[in-house]
Amino acid sequence: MSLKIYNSISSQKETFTPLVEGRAGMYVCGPTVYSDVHIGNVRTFVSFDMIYRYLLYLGYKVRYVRNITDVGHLEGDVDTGAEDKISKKARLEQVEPMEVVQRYTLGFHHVMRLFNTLDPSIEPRATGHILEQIEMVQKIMDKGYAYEVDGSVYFDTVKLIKEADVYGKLSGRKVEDLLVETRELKKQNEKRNPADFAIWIKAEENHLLRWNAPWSEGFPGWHLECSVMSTKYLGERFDIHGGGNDLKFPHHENEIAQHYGACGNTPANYWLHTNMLLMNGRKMSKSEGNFITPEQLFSGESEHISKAYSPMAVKFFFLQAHYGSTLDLNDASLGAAEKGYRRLLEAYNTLNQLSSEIPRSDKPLAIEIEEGIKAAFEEMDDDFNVPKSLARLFEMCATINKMADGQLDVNDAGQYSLDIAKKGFKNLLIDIYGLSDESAAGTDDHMNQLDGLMKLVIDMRQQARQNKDWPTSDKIRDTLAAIDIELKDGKEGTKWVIGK
RNA sequence: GGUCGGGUGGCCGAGUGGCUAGGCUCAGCUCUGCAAAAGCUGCUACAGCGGUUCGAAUCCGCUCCCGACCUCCA
Repeated sequence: MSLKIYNSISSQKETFTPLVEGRAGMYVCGPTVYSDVHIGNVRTFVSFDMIYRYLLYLGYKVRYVRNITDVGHLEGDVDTGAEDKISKKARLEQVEPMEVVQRYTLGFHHVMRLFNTLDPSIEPRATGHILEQIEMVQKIMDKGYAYEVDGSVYFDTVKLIKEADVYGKLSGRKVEDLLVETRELKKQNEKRNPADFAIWIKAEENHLLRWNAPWSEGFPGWHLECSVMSTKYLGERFDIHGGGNDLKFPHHENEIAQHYGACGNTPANYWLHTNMLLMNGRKMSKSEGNFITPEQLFSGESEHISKAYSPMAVKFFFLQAHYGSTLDLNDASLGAAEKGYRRLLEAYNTLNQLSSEIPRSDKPLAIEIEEGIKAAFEEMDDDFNVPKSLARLFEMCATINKMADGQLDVNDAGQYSLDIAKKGFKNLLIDIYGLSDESAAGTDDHMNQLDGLMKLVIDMRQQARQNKDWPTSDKIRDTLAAIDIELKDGKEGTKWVIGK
């Protein structure tokens, strides 16, 4: 079976065929670092992290580029005096724009690390590529797809629409509508047509971020940095371009336009878009109070949740829905995900304890295990369907627990299928989904010491239980529970696990 | 208003023509000093109304509702 990807530009699942065999280039629109990272934003990057990891698992040599936008992203309406987001924040807080950039870039990285995502191969910044952006503007002008008005340069969308059938494809926009748009032209408007957009903007007197360019002292338009950096690091044509659904228009559509204007072709073969994270069925909105930050999720300090959730529980919650679907974040669902995640993780740990005296079995149990794992991987090939893949693993949890309980005979499974299961769980859970066992945090030395200590405590409790000294045995259990160590009595003795 | 995507059991969430998704919750049972854990069993849904079909959650039409985008947004 081969990997199939839902391509936004064709609205169809397509077999993934990289431009260069064995290699994959992926560009994902990163955050604009003007404030703390949005939890919805995190979902998008967790999704692409999973996609990156799966491509790596499949053996592709992947170059994963995710940018940091630190200039050019405007707030408000360009025509009526918009302000750069970074600039505005810097002005409000009376700091250097680069201080704003530094603070929120570090914050973003910190949250990404908590969610156990891999770093991209390259994480370029817009301000580090001003020269290239100026060059691209020039290139677009040379090809006749842009015009200058009083120091600002605009992309001639109308010309592109007339000459090439590339604009509007991604967002499903009808170009006729764009051409006849009757939006009122506001004062100061320099564009020939409302569909045109700025690629170089002349800086006003008080604008903090500015660079010298042939047209004016100014700054690049939003959209441009992605075109420049994707082209620079992945080439004029590359495999995958990703981002949030809300970037389809105008951001990605304009990227395609610029890229065509400069290079004469469209940039990416496959466009992937993640869907929005909702909260309590509605769009997250700061102004409406329908909002929660990653920190609040981890601390539990929010009116929207009843308790704290660990980063992995939240990540698991994300993974239970397909990246292309909207997902509703709420307290009950987070709680359900947390429990499910723990159960899965415990089954994984249980699995790793299992072994068989039979090297290889051909009994139904062995076949069931081998096919279950195979199915879990096949779901991944179907447009990274993690929810279905997880469902296959959950189905195996019961089998694992029964083997551990002696209700099923491990020798009917045989070592070979057990090894396949162990490897499969490890590959999926740890390598591909990017989950980590938070209870296993700490150094190996500490874990060994803790483990020895727990063996002693469990042994003492066992003694008390044999003596029917219930107060003592319950005190041990309850005291441990109070510090989040749970004891689980089973047929094979008592196990312990850290967690609430 | 325009464009696109959705409405699935108590909750979340997969699923595009026939076969049990899965998780959580809940109930009963087994195990157990009690509890938890673990296991077993049960809970059969697809917004509404028409239509196509031997057969539809899945295709078509209409209605209602929700979300996203429409140059701030992952």
